[in-house]
Amino acid sequence: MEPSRADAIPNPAVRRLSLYLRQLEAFRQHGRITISSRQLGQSVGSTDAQVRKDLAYFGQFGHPGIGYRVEELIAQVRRILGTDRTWNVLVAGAGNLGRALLAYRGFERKGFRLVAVFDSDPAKVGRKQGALTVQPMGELVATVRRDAIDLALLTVPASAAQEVTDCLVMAGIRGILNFAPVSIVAPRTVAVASLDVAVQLEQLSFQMNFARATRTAGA
Amino acid sequence: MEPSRADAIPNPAVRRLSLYLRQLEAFRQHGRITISSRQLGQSVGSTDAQVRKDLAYFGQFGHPGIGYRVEELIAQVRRILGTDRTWNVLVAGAGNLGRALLAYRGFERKGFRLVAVFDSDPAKVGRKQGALTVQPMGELVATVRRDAIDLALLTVPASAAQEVTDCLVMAGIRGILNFAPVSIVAPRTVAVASLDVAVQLEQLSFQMNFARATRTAGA
DNA sequence: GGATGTGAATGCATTCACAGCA
DNA sequence: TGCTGTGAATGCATTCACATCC
Repeated sequence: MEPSRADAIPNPAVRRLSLYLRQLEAFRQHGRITISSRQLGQSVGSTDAQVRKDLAYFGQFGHPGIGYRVEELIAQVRRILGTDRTWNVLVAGAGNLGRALLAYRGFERKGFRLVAVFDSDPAKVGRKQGALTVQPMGELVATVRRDAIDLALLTVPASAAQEVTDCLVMAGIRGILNFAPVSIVAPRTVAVASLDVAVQLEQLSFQMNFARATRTAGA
Repeated sequence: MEPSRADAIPNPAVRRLSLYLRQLEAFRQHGRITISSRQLGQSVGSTDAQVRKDLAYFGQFGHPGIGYRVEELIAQVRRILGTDRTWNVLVAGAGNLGRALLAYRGFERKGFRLVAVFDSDPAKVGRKQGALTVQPMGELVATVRRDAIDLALLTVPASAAQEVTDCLVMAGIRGILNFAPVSIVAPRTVAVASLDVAVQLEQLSFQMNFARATRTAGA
C-alpha cells in the first residue's frame, strides 16, 4: 500500500501533510465536497504541484478533472499519519504549561486522548486536574502499561527534562513531545519532537531584522 | 558585515542557529571556554561541516586549531538572530495557554520581555496576571505604541485567530507567533510563525508507524 | 596536530511540463 | 476543459575534502 521504506519520503512532505489535513477539515466544515490541488496548496501557502507530489508519495487519491474528495482525502491523510485511531497520551509535569495542555479540549478530535498526568512534587500529587488526578512518578510504569499509553507530553522544567525522559523511556513510552528548552536524548526506538517557544521567537526576531519575511511555514 | 540579501541564507541554517545558541548557553554554564564544530554539532545531532557552513554564512567566528570561543560565539549568534537586544512582546488571549506563557520566567533571559496581555472577554479584563493586568482589545493600539511592542503571542481560540490577527496588524505589530490550530494570513511585512501542538503530535504518530524514527529536529 | 573556512561534488526536494483521464 | 500523476529538469542544502592557519 504505502512504500514500505519511509526514508524514501521527504520529511518536509510529512510536515505538510499535517497542514493539508488541518485545511481539509476547515474546508469540510465549510461544506466543500471536492478540492483541487491548487486550492489546497494556496490555503497552506504552497503550490499545486507540491501538493500533488506530496500526496503521490502515498498513493493515488485524486480524481482527474475533479480534484480530491475532501472527506475521502481526510480519511487517507489520517491513515497515513496514523491518526485514524486514538493514541493515549500522558502529561509529564503538572506545572502551568502541563495544566494548560490538559485543559485544552482539541486533541481528542485529532486522535490524541490525554489519559494521565504525573508530577514529582508531592504537593501536586493527588490534586484533581480536570477529569484527571496528578499521579506520582512512581506510578509511571504501571499506568503506562495499564492504559496502553504510547505518547508523552514533556512539560517539566529544563533541569528535570533528561531525568524524566529516562523514566518515560523505561516505562515504555514510544514518542515524546518535548516542551522544555533543552535537547533531550532518547534511544532511536523512541520518536522525539521538540517545541521550544523561545526558539520560534528567535526565528521571528531574525525575520524582522531581514525584512525579507520568508514566513516560517507552520509547525 | 552580514550578507545583505537574507535569501542567500538557507532557512534551515537559521533554525539550527537557535539550537546552537541553546547548546552554547548550556556549555557556558558548564564552564566550557571553547568548543569545536564537531562537539557543537554532535550536541544538536548534526555534523561538524554543517555547523561550520551555517556559521560561515554570517562571518568568520572560529579560530583554527582552537575552535569557537563559547562566550564570543554566543554574542555573535545573538546578534545574528537579533536577540542582542530586548524585544517587547504582548500576549493576545488570557486563556490557559496565555496565562501559562505569562507565568514562564525564561523568555527574558533570551531577549523577550512580556509586557502586556489582552483579552476580549470583559470578565477577564482587569484581572491581575502576575505583574500584568489584562487589558481590553480596545487598548491595543495605544499600548503597542506606548510600550514599543514588536511581537505578539497569539493564544486565542481558533475561531478568533484571524480577527485578532487583523487587530494586531492594525496596531502595528511586526511579528506574530501563532498558537491557534489554524493558518492565519497577514501582510508580508509581518513575520508569522506557528506552533501547533496537534501538528507535532501527528508527526510523532507518523514516525511511530514507520519505526525509521527520523527524529524531528527541535523547533 | 588540531582546528577552521570553503569550493566542488553530491544528494534531496521542488518545480516544470505534459500525457492521460473524466 | 479541468484536473491528476509523474518523469525530467532545476535549484537548494548538505557533505566532502583539502588548503590554510594557530
